[in-house]
Amino acid sequence: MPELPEVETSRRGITPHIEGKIFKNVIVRQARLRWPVPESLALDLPGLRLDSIERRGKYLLLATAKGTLILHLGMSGNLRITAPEQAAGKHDHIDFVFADDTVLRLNDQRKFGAVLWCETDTKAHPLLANLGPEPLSAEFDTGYLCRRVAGRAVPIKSLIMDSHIVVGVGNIYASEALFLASVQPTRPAGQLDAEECRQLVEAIKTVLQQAIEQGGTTLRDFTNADGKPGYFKQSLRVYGRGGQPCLSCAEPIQHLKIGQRASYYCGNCQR
DNA sequence: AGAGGTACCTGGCAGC
DNA sequence: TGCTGCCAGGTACCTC
Repeated sequence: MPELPEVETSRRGITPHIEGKIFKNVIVRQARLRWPVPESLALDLPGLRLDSIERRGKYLLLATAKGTLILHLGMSGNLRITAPEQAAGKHDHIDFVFADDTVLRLNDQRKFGAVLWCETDTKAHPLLANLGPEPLSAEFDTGYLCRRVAGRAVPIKSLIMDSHIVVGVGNIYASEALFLASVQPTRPAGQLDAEECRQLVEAIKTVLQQAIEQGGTTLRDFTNADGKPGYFKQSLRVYGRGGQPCLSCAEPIQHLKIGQRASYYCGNCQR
């Protein structure tokens, strides 16, 4: 489900409901997520104040004075604000209950998500230490991408989806950004010239920013903290439109696999 | 170091 | 109706 815009939408949705509140308890119904949910959570969290909710790539960082809760939503994860009297449904794996009985509930059908506890500097955490820059930051610019594509033979789509290059660009927005930049997803990354890198950087920023503004993309089941879907789906230009006419030139949109992931592009508009 | 494939898990859908 | 196979928004980890 969630790429950067969906995670950011979740972050913005849950923050006003829980920031500054005190953890009361944690209910773990399913500890077998991507990695086992630490058993110590039930001991560590109660009594701690949730100081801030930050995002790094697709990770959410819930900071307290004693440590940081690291959340990842995987492919199908979802966070909702609810109340204890709302019975947990299928795949509602974890409840974080606050002192005022606000509940932050993690639902994750496919269990690719993660809940971890980090008592040291999160920047040094193995999952976070080697991540690439934030796509919406100034650090992610033409010069940076030019340096990272140099000598690389992988398809450009695979490269921009690599979180060690740049975080947050998932399968939907990779196809969309490449369309905006008029670059074919199959192109070996090292073949892009500086102008193409510039256009791609700009396209990634544009697509992600627009998706955030529209509350993310809901294909099947993504909802924000209030249970509402995102509205970016209607803005998708190529993703999921295989065989349909390109919105720019009316040629049929191509559909193929790149690195085992569904990819969509216009063979006429993208070079 | 880079490239490519596999694994984790559940459920919806197409095709037979 | 029921079975099989394929597909899905992510990414760590393995081998070559």
